[in-house]
Amino acid sequence: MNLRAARGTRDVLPPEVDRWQRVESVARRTFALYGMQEIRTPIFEDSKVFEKGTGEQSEIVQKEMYRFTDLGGHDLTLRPEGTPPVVRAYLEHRLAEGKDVTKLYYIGPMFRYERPQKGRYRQFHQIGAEAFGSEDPAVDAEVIEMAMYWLQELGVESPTLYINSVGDKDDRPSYMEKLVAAQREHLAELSEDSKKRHEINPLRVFDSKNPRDQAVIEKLPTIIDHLSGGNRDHLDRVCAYLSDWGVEFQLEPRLVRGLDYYRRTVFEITSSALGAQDALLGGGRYDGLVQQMGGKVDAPAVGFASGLERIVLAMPDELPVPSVDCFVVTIDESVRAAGLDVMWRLRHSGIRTTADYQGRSLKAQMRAANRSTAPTVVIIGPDEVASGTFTIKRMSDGQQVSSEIDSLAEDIRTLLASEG
RNA sequence: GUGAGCGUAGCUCAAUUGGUGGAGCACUGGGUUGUGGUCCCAGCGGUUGGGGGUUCGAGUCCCCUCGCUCACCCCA
Repeated sequence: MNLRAARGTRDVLPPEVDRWQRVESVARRTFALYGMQEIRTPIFEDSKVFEKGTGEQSEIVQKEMYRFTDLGGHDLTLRPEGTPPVVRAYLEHRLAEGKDVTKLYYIGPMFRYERPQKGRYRQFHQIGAEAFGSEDPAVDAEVIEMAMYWLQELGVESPTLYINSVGDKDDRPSYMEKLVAAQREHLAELSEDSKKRHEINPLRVFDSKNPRDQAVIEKLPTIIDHLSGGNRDHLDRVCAYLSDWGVEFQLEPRLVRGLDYYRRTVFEITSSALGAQDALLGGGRYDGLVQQMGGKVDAPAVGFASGLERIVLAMPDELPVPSVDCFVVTIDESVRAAGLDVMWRLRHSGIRTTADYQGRSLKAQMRAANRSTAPTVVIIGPDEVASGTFTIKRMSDGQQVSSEIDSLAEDIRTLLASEG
């Protein structure tokens, strides 16, 4: 086998693709209930979009981007995440005008150069949602509740929702001083990775899975205990709304997110069905990002992104559904044209129809019909063509009925409907 | 980027201490007239991921390389 899908990419083949389509269609239907509209942004952007948006110091921009120069000398990047492009489009097209909140969602591939792993690919797919223009905790809660409702509609098994607040300019600087000081006391006990985190982004020490670090992490001050009055109140109200709406969650003081732009509310939904990459969905509030990306005034915003590969992994198995309703078989070459005519008629009557095109024996065609899982077969031979009456066979029980050419579609529908 | 495990037919897996690479499933044809699934018979199918080395002889041992998987890391 010579040609293969590139490392970290994969093909989604027919049995599985049904699940993907379901995730997407349920998302569209659910998000619409919250007044969300779809936005489609380009797969690649000027690299500055991510340098300014994701953050020049972030791991993603530093080492994970598919970044290239095109033939015209432009510095471009395959999008590693969805939020910066949406913010760019929000500003470029002045989507805020005339609106209180602007609610957008996106679906599509993202690209990060990482070592592939269970639930982690170099081309992966996200569904994300963003609400711009309000800092009302009701909007935070609404976005979170929408995500949970969506996963519930998909039947995702026991998702766990974690919530925290990472503060903002009012309380973050003073907290960071305390955190850095506390980390410095235990620096020798920290892993090499965490020492680096301590230098670059001290908050992310909380993310370490290293057992050695855990002991230190236990002793570090948490930001939730150092929130300003306003930010504490904001978090409490988010939680209160969620409780009102029956959403179960856990307050996780050590939850921090990898992206630097989060302010105040952060959240994550995990599934035990996943393994090490257990985050199905993550997000939070990112007040300040709009201005950082060039907005004349800031628009507060909150949103999330979810990993489709991971959601599909966490969904329960389903029985495959037939992809066609009817399979047309022809006895011999003399009735081939009649078979094609019947197929054309059925399709234009809304019956999903296919056939075996190799001119094989009747037995072989029936085998193909059986394999196709088509619930019905129309059998066409010289007798049928002469009389204009065709035989419909129901595969589940072998029952056969005769049908005139003009009532074929209807009779097939009747047979399908009467099937348990 | 770091570490570990694994690469044999389309799929799941066998192959004594190095000694002629097999099975099940799938696929194709047949089991007498124009009918699938179960059953029976037959058939197709592999440079054992690739390259080099050791050996009379390598799927098996050694080295390199590519890929897959899992974890670290990163994060959806």
